[in-house]
Amino acid sequence: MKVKELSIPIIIPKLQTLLPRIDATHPKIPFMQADLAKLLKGYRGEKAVNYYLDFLPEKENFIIHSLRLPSGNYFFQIDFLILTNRYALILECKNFFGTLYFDEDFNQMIRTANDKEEGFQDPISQAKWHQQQLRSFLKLHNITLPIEFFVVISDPSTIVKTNPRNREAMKKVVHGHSLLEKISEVDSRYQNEMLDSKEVRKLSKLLLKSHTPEDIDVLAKYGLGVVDILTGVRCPGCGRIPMIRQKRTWNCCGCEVKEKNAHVSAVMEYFHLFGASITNKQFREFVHLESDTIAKKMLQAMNLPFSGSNKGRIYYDPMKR
DNA sequence: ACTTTCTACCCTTATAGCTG
DNA sequence: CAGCTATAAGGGTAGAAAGT
Repeated sequence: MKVKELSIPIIIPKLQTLLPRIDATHPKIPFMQADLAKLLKGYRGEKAVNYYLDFLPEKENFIIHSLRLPSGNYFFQIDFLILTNRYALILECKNFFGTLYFDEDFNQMIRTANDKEEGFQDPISQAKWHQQQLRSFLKLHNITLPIEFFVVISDPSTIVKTNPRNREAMKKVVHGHSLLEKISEVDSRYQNEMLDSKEVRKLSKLLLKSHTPEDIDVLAKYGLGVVDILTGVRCPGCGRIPMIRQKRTWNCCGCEVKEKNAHVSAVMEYFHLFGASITNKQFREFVHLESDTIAKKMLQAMNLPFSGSNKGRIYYDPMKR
């Protein structure tokens, strides 16, 4: 059972919102594009892994995607957590291409691709770290449950190599297509029921409640300020910014697209860029609208959650409430 | 042709955020 | 800290535009 479904990491739509709204010559653009490409690749990998998880028996497995839990003053994020009444299984998804070499002597992973060698933090020790943190989380809530983990390589063409002495890597690093087989191996190894079905459900609820989604300020991340952002409504047809409002519709100066409600997505974009709230004035500035009354009517028509009255009115992102 | 929706006004009220 | 000011909402109206 999917307790928390696969969903796109919020940073992806945020970057997709940000990129078209900064000057094409901005020096940060290549970094953002590279980050976006990496994130999309990662998400595709998780999708691929998610596909296999659909084949697990519905009733016995509670699957949680992208779980971010507190650990002291910090957080740790697990790509997939599979919860059963006998054990918990962490899946650490990796989307590397090329040839991967797991070096247990230095806790390092070396990737060779396009005649280039690159070192990365060893995903096994990363997964172990998550295992340890989850262990203390469970301990904190007086729950005893063994925790297993796999490092899942989603790209089937990625070659995994290791020293034959490195039995751990051979056991723990798996390709997506052999994941189910590996899971059933683990499953048969754990026979003792640690929790009854009610307790498993309770634990999954506890985990979901403790899940704290990361709220990334994309502007801060790339050292951008309000001045770097191109404001205005974006044309849903050609992407051109800004659209001009005349005769009760938003008109694009590039293509001939007319869209009455183009400001709605602009508000969502505003939330992505500047945080989850907007005022009448911020809205007017962002969509290039003079009239506060029209702005008021538009914002009211969107039925956004709000706080305050009169001058103190603040509208909120419905996704965050 | 008739109805609905939207814009551009109006005035009043509440209050956030200054200013001294 | 009180008093002031600018701002945004509430609520209304007329007329234009759009929808049927």
